[in-house]
Parts: sequence; structure tokens; C-alpha cells
Amino acid sequence: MDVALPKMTVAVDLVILTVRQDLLCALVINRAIEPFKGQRALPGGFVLDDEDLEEAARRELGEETGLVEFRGHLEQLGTYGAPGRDPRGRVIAVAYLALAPDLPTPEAGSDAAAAEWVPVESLAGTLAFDHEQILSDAIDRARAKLEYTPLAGAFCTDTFTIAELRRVYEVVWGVALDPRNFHRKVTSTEGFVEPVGERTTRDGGRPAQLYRVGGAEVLQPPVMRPGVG
Amino acid sequence: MDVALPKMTVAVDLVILTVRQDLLCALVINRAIEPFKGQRALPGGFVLDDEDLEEAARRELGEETGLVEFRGHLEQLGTYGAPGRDPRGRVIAVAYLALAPDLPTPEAGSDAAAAEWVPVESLAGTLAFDHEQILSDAIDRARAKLEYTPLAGAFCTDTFTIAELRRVYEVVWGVALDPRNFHRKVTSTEGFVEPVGERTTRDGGRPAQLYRVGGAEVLQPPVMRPGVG
DNA sequence: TGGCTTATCGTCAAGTAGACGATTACAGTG
DNA sequence: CACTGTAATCGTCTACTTGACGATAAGCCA
Repeated sequence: MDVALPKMTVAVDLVILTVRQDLLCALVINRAIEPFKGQRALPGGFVLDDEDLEEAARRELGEETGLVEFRGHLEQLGTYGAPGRDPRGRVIAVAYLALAPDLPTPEAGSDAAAAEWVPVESLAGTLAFDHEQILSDAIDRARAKLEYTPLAGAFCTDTFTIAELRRVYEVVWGVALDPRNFHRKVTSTEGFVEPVGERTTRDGGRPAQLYRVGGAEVLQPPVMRPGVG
Repeated sequence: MDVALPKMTVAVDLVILTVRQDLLCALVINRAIEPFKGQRALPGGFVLDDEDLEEAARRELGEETGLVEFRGHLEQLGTYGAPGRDPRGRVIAVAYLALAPDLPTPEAGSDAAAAEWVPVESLAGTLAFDHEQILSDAIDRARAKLEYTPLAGAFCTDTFTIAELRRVYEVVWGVALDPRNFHRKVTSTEGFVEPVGERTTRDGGRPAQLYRVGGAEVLQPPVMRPGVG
């Protein structure tokens, strides 16, 4: 570099969302050190010298969830770099959004020990740094993406029923969807889900067909979110 | 910062898109210095010590376009930080996407002198760094956003006709749209455009009603892109 | 005035969404 | 085993949107 350029610390922050007990939850940690000691924050960490951004995100994800390899959706959300956002100095945070099925509460690693799933609605006003903004942006992104991508499947286990998928939409969007119309929409949209061939009874009623996610990248036409237009 | 953390240089890169002569064009510069001297690249620059990311983007945007204040759409696109992406060292690039009406070719400032509008299709294989990837992501983003936001208006001047708006869609998507159906869709979608009350003749036929962008943030339902589903 | 060009309005068939009735297939229970 | 409860799944009907395309309208120009 020719001249003296400002050098900054680069971090990745993670918004890890899941659906647990009919609530949209995020994985948050309790900060053990200053700044914001004792407060809740999004998991994250600094990017190493020779590490790609997504690589750093996956590393942190593994550390926080206790999973060796994260199976689920991970995408870059955005970058937050306001000069005063970290009292320790200039830190640029590249935020990632991860969507996971209902994972067990992480207890393993040292980092993960302080991590817990918290319903996003009870996180208002409790997060350190600008993490509330990041979380809010993440939720917006997730809500929007459910409409035009088959991303809801990322919240589900390997195989799932249409009702479980519908529950994801209902929880994330906070609306009730008609089971019959939803079933028709999902099964008639090419590449959204594909039947596994097995049936299951998890809820007491008629056994449901099991599905796995299909190969589609986008849903054409999208799943309509009620009450937006 | 407790320990020695890797410090990195943070840059903003700009993808500035416009529609000129029925072609989607991007503003590119010719690099005057190494690395990639003589090659084309996206305009950009380093983020200053006490500068917010979007602030840096707007500053560069002004410098490159020669406009004191940029009127148009600016949004963060994504962050690119692969360890080897800049031969000078570890540089994290936060890319921004700007959409502008057909601006005059910038000639003013020293930076801007080397800038020119180039049809995106003729940029394949000519860009420095990972700028081809960034440009490609930017175009994908722009194409997608035309569907579900009124963003096409950002490519138009203050007031415009429905036909001019349609041309934006046709150029960005690379498809032909039916003028009658497009007219119906645009004028019947709440908040997409609102009539100014004047008429104009720019193309020789019947004078067209002038419109300006409406207040909507999203289009519900979206403008359908042919041939995707 | 007649022709040319583009804007704008109308019509019609096909497809989709939302509301909701009806049926099916299990588990439990008396 | 018949009966009841709970879901899953299939059907039907209406309203609305899209895509295709005919018909006018309203300027310019010769």
C-alpha cells in the first residue's frame, strides 16, 4: 500500500435463526467481557489474517452452535461500519444470516456455553452494539426470502411435512395460513418440495406425507404474504 | 483491543448502473496505477478513519460522477474479502450499487477524468480484481429488484413516461414487454407511479402522460419477468 | 386530409389465490 | 369394534391478474 491508509478490524457477526416451539428464535450469547459485559449480543468474532469472510462465519457458526459442520443456509446479510459502533475502536462487522432447524441448545465449547436460543420478540432493547439493527435487518431478509425462495425448508429437518413447513411461514410471518391453500401452493410449485414416499404421524391426525426440499432456487410465482398489499 | 488483531484495509467499490441508448451501462475507470494498470475497474476508494461506509460510498460517487450530490438510488450490495483479491494486501471491499438516470459522461475531477460509461455486456473479462463478480452480482440484484420494487424509476429522470419506464425493464431484463399490459400494470399498481398532469411528445406519436415515482417501497404483486418460471 | 407513430383503453381466455365444504386416515376410548 | 377427535388432503367456486391482441386516440409530417 502506497500511503498510510486507515486499517480497521473486521469482524463477522451471526444472526442464527430457528423456529422453536412456534417462536422465531435467535442464538445470542451473554457477553463475558467489556464492553457491554453481561449484556446479550449476537455471536461473532474477528476475521483472521488469511481467512475468507464466509470461512470466518462458518468457523464462528461451528464454535457457537457446537456443530462441527453446519448444515443449513448461510448467506451474507450486510456490513455495518459506523465509526462509533464499537467502543474499542473502528470495527467493521460483516453480518451473516444463518437459518437452522431446531438444534439442541449448544453447551459444548467455551464460547458456546454462554449461548442460548431466545425468541426474537423478547430481544428488543437488550442487545449490545448495533446488533438490534442487524437482527432487525436479518428478520426482514428472512421474511422477504420466504416469499420468493424455498428457504423455509432451511428451518426444517431433513424430511418434513407440509404442516411443519407451513408452521415455519406462520411463525416467521406471524400470520395464520389456510392449510388447504398452502398445501396446494407448495405441492403444485415446481421444485419447492419433493415427496419422500413415507408417511408419518407426529400430531395425532391423519398421517402426513414426508417431503424434502426440491431443487428450485426461486419460487415462481412467489408465496403470497397476506396483508402486505 | 486486547490482543494483536489482524487489521485490514477497507474499501468501497461502486457499481453505478444506468440505461443509455437502450443499453445497460456501468461506470468504469481506467486504472492509472498498478496493480492492474491500464485495465478497467469499478470506481472505488478507501474508507477513511472516521467515515461511515455509506458516507464513503457517496463521497466516491460524487467524485466519480462529478456530481456534487448524487440523486438516485444507492444501496449496499455485499462485501468481498477473499484473502487474495487484492495483490497489495488484505483489502475488504464493501460494494455499493447505485442506479442513476442517463447522466452526462463525467469529465470534471481528476478521478472522474478516466471514467466512462460502458455497456455491461462488453465488460466481460476486462475488469480488474474481482470486479467482474461484483458487477455480475449487482446486475442480478438490479434485475431482481425491478420485479418487486419500484426501483426502475431510479433509472429515469424526475418525470418520465410509461414507455420510458418500460424501456428500463426491457433493457435491464433483456426482454420485450407488451406496452399495453405494462401500461395497465404500472398505472394500476398503487404507489408505483403518479401522474404529474402534463403531457409530452418525445417520440413522435401521441403525447404521453408524464409521471413521477410514487411512494411505494415494494410492488404487490410484483411485475412478472417473462421466461423465468 | 391522409398516413405514420405511439399512447391508451377494452376484451377475452387461462391461470392463481382465497374462502371453505367434504373426505380420508390415523389414535384413543368406551 | 364403533365412535370421536385431529389433521391431512382433495374439490369447488369466485374474484382477480396476466398475457395476447383488437380498437381508438392524438399528436407529427408530408
